[in-house]
Formats: sequence, structure tokens, C-alpha cells
Amino acid sequence: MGLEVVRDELEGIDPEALRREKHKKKDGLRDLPGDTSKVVLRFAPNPNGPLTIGHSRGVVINSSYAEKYEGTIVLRFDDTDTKIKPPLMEAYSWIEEDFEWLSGRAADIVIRASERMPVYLKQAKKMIADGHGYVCQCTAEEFRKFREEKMDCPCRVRAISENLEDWESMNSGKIMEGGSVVRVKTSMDLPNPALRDWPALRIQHSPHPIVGSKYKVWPLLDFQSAVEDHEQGVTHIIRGKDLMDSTRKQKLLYEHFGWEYPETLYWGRVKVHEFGGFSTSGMSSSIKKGDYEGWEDLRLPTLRALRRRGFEPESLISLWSEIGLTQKDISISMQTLETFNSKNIDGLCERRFFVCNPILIGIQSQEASSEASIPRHPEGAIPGTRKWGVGNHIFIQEEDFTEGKLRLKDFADIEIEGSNAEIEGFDRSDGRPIIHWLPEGIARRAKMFVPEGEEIRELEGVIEDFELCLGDVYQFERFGFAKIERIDSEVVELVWLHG
RNA sequence: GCUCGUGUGGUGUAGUUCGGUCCAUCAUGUCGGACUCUCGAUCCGUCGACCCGGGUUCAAAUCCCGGCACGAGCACCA
Repeated sequence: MGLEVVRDELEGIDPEALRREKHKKKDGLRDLPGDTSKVVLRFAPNPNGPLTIGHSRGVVINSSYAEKYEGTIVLRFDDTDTKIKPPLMEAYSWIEEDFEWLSGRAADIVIRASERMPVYLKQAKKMIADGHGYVCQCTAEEFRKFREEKMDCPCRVRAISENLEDWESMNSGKIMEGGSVVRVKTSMDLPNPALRDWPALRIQHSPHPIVGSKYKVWPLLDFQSAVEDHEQGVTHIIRGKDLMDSTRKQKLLYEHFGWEYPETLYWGRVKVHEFGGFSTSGMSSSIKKGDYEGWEDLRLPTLRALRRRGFEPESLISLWSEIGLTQKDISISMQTLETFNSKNIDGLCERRFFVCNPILIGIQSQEASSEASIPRHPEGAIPGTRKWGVGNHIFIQEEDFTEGKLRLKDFADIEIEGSNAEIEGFDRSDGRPIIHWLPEGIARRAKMFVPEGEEIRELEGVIEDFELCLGDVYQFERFGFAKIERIDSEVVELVWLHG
């Protein structure tokens, strides 16, 4: 039977069925799998710096799901490494602030792994006592060989009592760093090498910034996270897909403990065109070296830097919601975020003039009008006007200067000759170019800081001195959005947001 | 090397579970236009994609097989 035959037949039966219906783009997050009656989610950063735009995906996705299912969200600091990615004391509160700024509410539960050490140590001991883990004295290189060749290491077959003794030695500090490690006994002939007797706890003698030298044995992420997720009753884990093998490792551990593993979802790797690859530890060392002013440096992809510039949390939320939860590796552009942000703030920002590289010209008129009246917002989203006296001299941008006919926006048609302008009339009379401008009396010196890749460009100019509020974002006409960061008697300082 | 994951326009996504309603959705972007006293906003139009090759089928983005590309894990980091 051909399609035509079917079509003809259907025509007779139900003509409605033939009407083509276009597919609609489905929006919103996909439903969570499994039992969603009491959803418990978690967001678990390493407190070695403030949150970045990369972390923001985790915050947005998790808090959106928490909202959708009226679930709870645990903010957990995975701070069990004191050597390679040591915790930064200030970062704990920074992250809580960043989280709240972005999600609009504080996490329901905040925990620090370093404070939960007794729990992890207890479970580790139980694991050893139950014969599901053992103390391994092989060096990393030796074990790597065993792993590659699917061979048991000699430590694997020792008695539980011996393991327990070694466990005590590890904890009492008798064994030096690197001297031994606790492994989860899985199987050495698993096809996936990552899962073969994976390391769960190691010795660290360097002090932890919060708990000092109290503990000699610290859990690795896979163990700590697995135990804590169970302790907190986490129902759904949403994590990067680079952690897929962590899921598999942890499931093997959960089998040992007889626990039920949470539902797990993943997202792919994210790159931001403008920032390339960035890591918290990389930024940390660059800051220490003096390459950046600090974590709020305009050039950095931290949430603090974005907030400083004037991005709204809703823009990040829109961005990540639009992207959704996919396992594809993606590369996004800041321009997309900026577009979302423009939509969010356009109706909220009053207009002002910023004249960059100003040049002063004289202005005179036959007619009498020395006052300009310009709307605060062109579509009236913000009612009212800004009114200023004009005087005899005005600033215009060097690049706008041309001898001939111009229109001073919202004021008058002029003709420039030399360094003087003659007002030809106040109504717009033709299609001459419109420029922004500023009377000398209303102009105030201003500096605009614009992040450009690895540089910060400093633009000099004059700003319209009309009801300027510190901390507010304005749209400077024919220029773009910027935020006032500092006002003093000398100069107004602005940070660039976007066009 | 072993293991795992992902391939839809420039970018990001919907559709893939259960083949037909898909000459493939939406957003952003490009280009053009309208409007506007901003290079902003708004509106209209335009361009542009199913990784490749086989197979199954009346019918494949969707199912099967084989490639290829990219990414990740195999850390005493998270």
C-alpha cells in the first residue's frame, strides 16, 4: 500500500488526521527519573575559590529541579584535599553568597565535608572490617601496573585484622603520606580499569584550614561523596559526565554497604568562547602572580565579576534553562548571555550620555532655547525626562566630529564650522546623522573600564551628570550598558557591561 | 591501550524511547527591510543542519551493522 492510497483512505475516514501539525519546541526541564515525591538534590563545589560561570550550570539546574519538585537542595563543600586543591577560607562564604545570588535563595542544608570526617572514617573502618576494603601499601606506580595487568596486589589478600591494624597506624600518624591507601575491593578483572580496586582514602599530614591536624587520613572524592549522598538521603545526582566513572565506582561501594544509589543525570563539558579553558586553581595562581586584581577582576569568568559588571542572575538562569540538561560538549558565547541580559535590563535602565574622547566646541543660536529635555527611557518604560541647561559650549565625540550638518540628539540641528556650531533649528528637519552630546556644564569627567580579552581598556570621557546613582546600570546611548562603580569629586568610574 | 560518552544550520536546542503527523522546532546569529531623534528596543522577511557508508522498510534524524570525529575516565585532585 503506498502513501497515496493510505492518504486517500484516511481522507474518507478522518480528514482531520491529515492536517499537518508543526512540531513545537518543548521548553522547560525534562522530568526527573525515578521517585520524585521527596526530591533531595545537591551542589558540591570545592571551596578553593568563588563560583564561576561553569559552576552556575550546576546551581541553576539543581535549583530549578528543586523548585519544580518542591525538593530540597544540599550545598556541600568537598574540602577533603589539603594539598593539590587546598580550601580557601574565604571561599566558603563567597560560595554561599554566590549560590544565593544566583538561585535567589539559600541552600536548605549547608555542610562541609571536613566537619563530617567522623562519619567517613567510621564507614571506612566498617568497610575494612566487613572485608570490602583493604589497606594497600603499594606505591602508585606499582598499583598502576597491577591494574593494567589485571593482577591482584599482594595487599589484597591480607587478613582483616591486619588491615584494621594498619588502619589504626594510618590514623595515628605512624604511616607517612603516600605510605598507604585504603582501597575498595571491587575486582581486578573488571573491563573498565578505572573501577579496579579504586582508592577511597589516603594519608594527608598537611593541616586543613578548618580542622587543622586532627585527621591524618582523608577520604577521596568518590568515597566521601558516596557516603555523604547516602547520609543526606540524596535522591538525584546531577553532575558532569566526566564523573560517569565515579557513578560506577560508587555503585560498587553502595553494593558493599547495601545502599540504594540515587538516580544520576549528567551534563557535558562547557566552554565559553571568550574565556577558553579556565579552572579555579588556574585563576587562583594567576591572581597570586598579580595577573588579575582579584576574583572580581572584570576579565574573569567568576560570578562575582559578572555581578560586579551588572549581569542579572535571571540571565544566567535563562541561559542554562535554554541549554537544558544535555550530555553534549558545548561551546557557548558570552554574546548569548549578553542578549538575555539586555532583554532583562533594557526596561530597567535609564538612558544617559557618555561622550568618549570629548572635544569641546562652541555653540550659538539665533533663537532662544537653552534647555534640552530628553526621556529617561525612549519607550517610556521609565517615565520622565532629564532636563539640562545648554550654555555656550558642548562636548561631542572626536570620532563624531565633522564639519557640516549634524543633529544633537533630542535637541537641535546644527552646522559645524571650525570649532563652532550654529543651531539651525530645534525640530528635526532632515536625515542628517544624530550624535550624542553634552553641554560643558552638565559634563563630568568619567573613566570607563572595558575588559577586552586579557586587557582592560580604559576609556576617558565625560558623563552626563544627571541623577547618577552609585551601583546603577545605565544605557549610554549609542554606546552600551555600563555600571557606575565609583563617584568622587574628580571622576566617575564606570565598568562596561555589554552593548 | 582499556573503558565510557556525544555527534541536528555559525552557536545552542526540539524531535530519536515507540520509524510516517519532519520538504525537521525554537532561540541566538547573518543579511535585508520597517519603525524609532541610540550603533539600544520593537516588528517583518532572509540565510542556514540530521557525522559518513551500508542495511532493514512502502517509509529512517529516529531501528540494525560498520566506520569516522570529538570529549572524558583509568590521580594517594575535585
